Amino acid sequence: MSDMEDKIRTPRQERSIKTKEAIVQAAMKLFSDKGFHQTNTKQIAAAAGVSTGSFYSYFVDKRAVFIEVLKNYGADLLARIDASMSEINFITIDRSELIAHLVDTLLISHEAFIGYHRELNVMYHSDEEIKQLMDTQYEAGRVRTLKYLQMGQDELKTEDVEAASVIVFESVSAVVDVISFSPQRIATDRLKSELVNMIISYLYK
Amino acid sequence: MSDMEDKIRTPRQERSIKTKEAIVQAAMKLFSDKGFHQTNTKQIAAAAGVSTGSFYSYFVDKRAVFIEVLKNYGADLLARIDASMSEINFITIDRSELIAHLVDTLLISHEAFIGYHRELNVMYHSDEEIKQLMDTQYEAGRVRTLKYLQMGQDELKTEDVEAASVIVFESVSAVVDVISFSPQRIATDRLKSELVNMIISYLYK
Amino acid sequence: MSDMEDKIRTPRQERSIKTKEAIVQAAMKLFSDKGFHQTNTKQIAAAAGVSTGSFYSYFVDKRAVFIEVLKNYGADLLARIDASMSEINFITIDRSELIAHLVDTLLISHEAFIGYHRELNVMYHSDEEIKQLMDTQYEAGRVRTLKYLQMGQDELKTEDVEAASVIVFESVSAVVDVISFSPQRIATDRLKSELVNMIISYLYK
Amino acid sequence: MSDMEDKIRTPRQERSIKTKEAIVQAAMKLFSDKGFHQTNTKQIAAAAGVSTGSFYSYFVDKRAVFIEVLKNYGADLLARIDASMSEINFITIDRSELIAHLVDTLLISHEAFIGYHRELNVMYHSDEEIKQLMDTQYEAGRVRTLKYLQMGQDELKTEDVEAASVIVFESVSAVVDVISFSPQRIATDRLKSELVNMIISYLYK
DNA sequence: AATGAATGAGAGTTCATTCAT
DNA sequence: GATGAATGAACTCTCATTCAT
Repeated sequence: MSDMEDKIRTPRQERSIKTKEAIVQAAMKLFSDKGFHQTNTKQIAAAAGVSTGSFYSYFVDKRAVFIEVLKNYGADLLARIDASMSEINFITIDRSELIAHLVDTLLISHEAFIGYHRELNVMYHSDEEIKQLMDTQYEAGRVRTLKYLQMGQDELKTEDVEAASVIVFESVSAVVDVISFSPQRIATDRLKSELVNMIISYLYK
Repeated sequence: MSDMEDKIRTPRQERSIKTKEAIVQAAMKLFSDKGFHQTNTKQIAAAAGVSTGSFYSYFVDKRAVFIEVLKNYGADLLARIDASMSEINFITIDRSELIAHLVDTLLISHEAFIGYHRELNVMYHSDEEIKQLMDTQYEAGRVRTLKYLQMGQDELKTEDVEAASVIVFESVSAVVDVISFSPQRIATDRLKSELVNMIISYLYK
Repeated sequence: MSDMEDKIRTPRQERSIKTKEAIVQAAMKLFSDKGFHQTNTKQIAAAAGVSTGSFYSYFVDKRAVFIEVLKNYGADLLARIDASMSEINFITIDRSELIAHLVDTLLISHEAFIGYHRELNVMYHSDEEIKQLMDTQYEAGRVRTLKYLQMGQDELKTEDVEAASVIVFESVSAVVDVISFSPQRIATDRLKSELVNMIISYLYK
Repeated sequence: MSDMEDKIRTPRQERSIKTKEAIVQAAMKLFSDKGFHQTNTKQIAAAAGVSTGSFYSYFVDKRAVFIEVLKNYGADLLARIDASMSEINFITIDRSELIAHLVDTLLISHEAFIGYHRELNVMYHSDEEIKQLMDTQYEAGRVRTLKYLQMGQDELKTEDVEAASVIVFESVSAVVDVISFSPQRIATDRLKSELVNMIISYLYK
């Protein structure tokens, strides 16, 4: 611990906490806009309104902010899903509404992090720590998704719920990606509607 | 045009064509193994058995090889799908087999390019030319997918076939990604089986 | 003077004196362990239990502590030699014992400052003030050495005592260095014994 | 090997060999004038008349040039000693002349590398590879010194020749250091003369 | 045409020193 | 007086690209 504190500041003062937060926010925005490799530490520092030196007081290196941002994002996503779930009245809601609700939740998350996602696959394969962090987060997301789906009144058709949760989670994520990124020739509503149809006909009855 | 020919050689001689091909192949392998940013021109040249100088006789810059590789890959993917389609006897095949066949086709393509895909999203958003090229290729893929699906004997349930083709194409791609990349806790067969189920219940009857 | 007191505190209060002493001690240890360039001010301050800000209340810069440490070390070395000399009964001691005693004295000093010595040559040549300080200290050491030697009952052979004191001082220092630093293949006793022989056959009879 | 050649150029062309040599020469001069830590790679490159990029084509890092310089210096020193020995007619030379000759040889070497020596102790203790290289070179020097001394017609007094060679080598080196570096208050001739006296009275008869 | 040595802008990172609290 | 957060010049090292041979 003393070894780490020699180099990296653990914020205690309020000013310090604000600075760290500013760096994370700036990094999140820049990574999102331009990607990890296209963003340099000087830019992050400048965007956060601090010096390069300060940047390195709070993070060992650029990769460390990336991980921090990733954790923030993961926590945020789960929180959104949880909030979304708690809003629902599971007695009265019908299954289309339920799925549409899930899609909307993920869509909002995506919109908040447009472009950040791009880096994930690249980093995922070139960094063991990031890989593990993402696997953990993915798993958490998948499990939530599963629980979410099971909350509908209807029985699930499939016998392999575990595989099903992967399929649904991936499909929703992929379509949400398309909606978020591409300058659509096809309207969002049409895509969302078909996606909901697909999931419902797959899962229920 | 003479301006361009001053710098970049348009290969006409056989040896020249072979050299260019060697560079593209080497680049494809390296991009696939390590990613675009992690591969440098010296490595590409060395892997292709030419000098860095020669590399720049055939390509204006590193980005240019990436585009060439991308075109190759796109053409290759379409060729595979076409080959796959022509293998099928559409009279006798049933719809599960049809979808399973599609998934297998895409899976083989993915396996051939593991890791190369990772870069696509990043490059997509940071380069307009690449974006357009990819959009074109995506569109071609989607249209083939659509035709493919329509070749089953059954009627499609949906009325919005265009949107449907996007949904199906994305879902299949995403699940194929998971199968290709992740050290699976869930067996490939289970995922494939559920994916096929989902698409069939969505599309037909 | 008021100009200087504005920035650098001349400790008068007891606590203040203790703080300054703590910084010097911490610096001495760190310089000794890792060298001047490998030690940073944050580490010195931390080791002394003060903030970096306080460090700069007591010393204009890093170089200033080095000088202070150097002075401490010089004074300490002379004190040791003096103590060593006063222990001796010059009537009864024989010349081998005398020289062996000198070597032991310097050896103990060296051991106390292993590694600190390393920096001296480097700093010596890159800083005029340090150079002069060290020259003064060297001269003091040489003069003590000379007096020391002359205290034996025998006459010195040489007519150039001044040059002789340099030769002896340097030889002893160099061999003491070897003994202190190198993971010896040759036992300390053998080296010490030969060193004493050399000096005796050179100086006396 | 291919791993290394990917990054570090092994000079084959004449131009390349010249460049590497220029870098080594420039580094030797700068290290000698200002010390290792006070010299930066940009300065070395500039002094060698090349770009920083070229510097890093020939050496992995600054430390690598230091090692190269060290090897050059060691080889050079041995060559000088060998040349010096072969000049001597061991039948007619007397022992003072022999020792004086040795001192002169080392003195010339030192003068060629004024200041470079300063760094050796620092580097010695902070880098295992350099430590071992220097130990090897030291050993070679000591063995030559020993042989050199044994070439006089007289018998050596001491029975521990191995320890003796260390003592003599160190004493000569230390005094040669003083002569080379310090702005002498005591004339070189006087120091040399006393040094020769000391060694002779120690070794012979 | 081909080679590979050379270039240099730019990236990541460190640390002596200052200054707001 | 003390604190430790902030600064930014300086340093090491990389790599896409050019150019002499």
